[in-house]
Amino acid sequence: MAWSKAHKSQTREAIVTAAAELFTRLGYERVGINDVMAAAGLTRGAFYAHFVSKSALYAEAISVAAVRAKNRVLQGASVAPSASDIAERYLSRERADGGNDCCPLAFLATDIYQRDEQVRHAYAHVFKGFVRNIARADSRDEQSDVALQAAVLMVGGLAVARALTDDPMSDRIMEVCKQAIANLPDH
Amino acid sequence: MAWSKAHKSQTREAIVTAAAELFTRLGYERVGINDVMAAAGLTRGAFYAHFVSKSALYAEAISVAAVRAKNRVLQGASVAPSASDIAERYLSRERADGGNDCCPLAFLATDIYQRDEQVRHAYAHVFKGFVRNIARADSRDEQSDVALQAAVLMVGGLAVARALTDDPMSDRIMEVCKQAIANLPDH
DNA sequence: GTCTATATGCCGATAGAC
DNA sequence: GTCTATCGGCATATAGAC
Repeated sequence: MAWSKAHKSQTREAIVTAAAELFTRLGYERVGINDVMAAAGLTRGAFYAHFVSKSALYAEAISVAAVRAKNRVLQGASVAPSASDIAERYLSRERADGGNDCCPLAFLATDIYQRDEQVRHAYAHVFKGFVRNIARADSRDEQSDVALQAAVLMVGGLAVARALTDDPMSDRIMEVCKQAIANLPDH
Repeated sequence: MAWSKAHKSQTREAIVTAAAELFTRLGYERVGINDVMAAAGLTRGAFYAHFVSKSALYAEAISVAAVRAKNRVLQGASVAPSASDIAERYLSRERADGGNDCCPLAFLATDIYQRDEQVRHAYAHVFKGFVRNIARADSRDEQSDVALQAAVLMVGGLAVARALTDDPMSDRIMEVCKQAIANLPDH
């Protein structure tokens, strides 16, 4: 039935969306299947009608979280933002403290190594898309070293700033990372 | 008794050393008290004679792991290494894959936000020491923006390189981060 | 497809013998 | 101080009613 199929895919989407927010904000191990399903308005038992394992959900959630984070960063930005424009929006206190649509690249970085190949592949795919967007923002080659350096300064800067979130140095880190990106060659 | 005191502090040190290696390599949640005690040649029950909680051990382990990682990075380096010399040793495939004495700054970064104040404070303290050492290596002011940028490029670069460890881009990331550090102002 | 109930196992932390 | 045994809780995953 068409109706039933639509309903199932809608439910599935609600689960992934809830997972994207929870995993990114709290990390893989601190979020149970119960938490995800409750956030989606369901109970534990229904989970395995949609996903074969928690890990499979994680891989999908990383991709969805990345799309949501990208939309949030670019929301209200100029039509053709530069890499520095992106950094200005990406490296912000609001993002470091972690609202609902946070960047999985920065918030899950050190967790990925511990996961299975599917999850690591999803993370790598998202990272490459991030680098590509930065390269395009400055009309660079997609393999540009500078875009890669800017990506590390954004992801690393946000990750460290979040870890030091209750310390005055946290804001300074984000500021000097923006400067470093602005000072990269060919500007 | 002196003998008993010496024995206790020796045992305690063995626990912290084992914890430093295990936590840094596998993360906080993937390591149980059982694992730490077994690695130290003891059993679960003895743990609480030395520490009030797993979290308290974690805070101490982060500091010890940092000292061990520092010794490992500087081992065989020149007497007065520059920041670029440090980066050259810090950003290496061997380190990204994670031997026994890995850098807790890079490997635990995204986990710290989830922990209690004691743990976050230990991480912040280690990070500040790292920045100070980089600043001194290039005879800079300890509050130098450049030292902070170099620190983020090292920690962020290694963290991302490890996450992408089975991808060809992983090595490139470490190389371009070394270049970015070498190209920072005032060289 | 979703529910409740449960199998199975690991965790941090504690109690008490030695 | 270290051991064995255990408490209480929560995890992933599964079974079966509806």
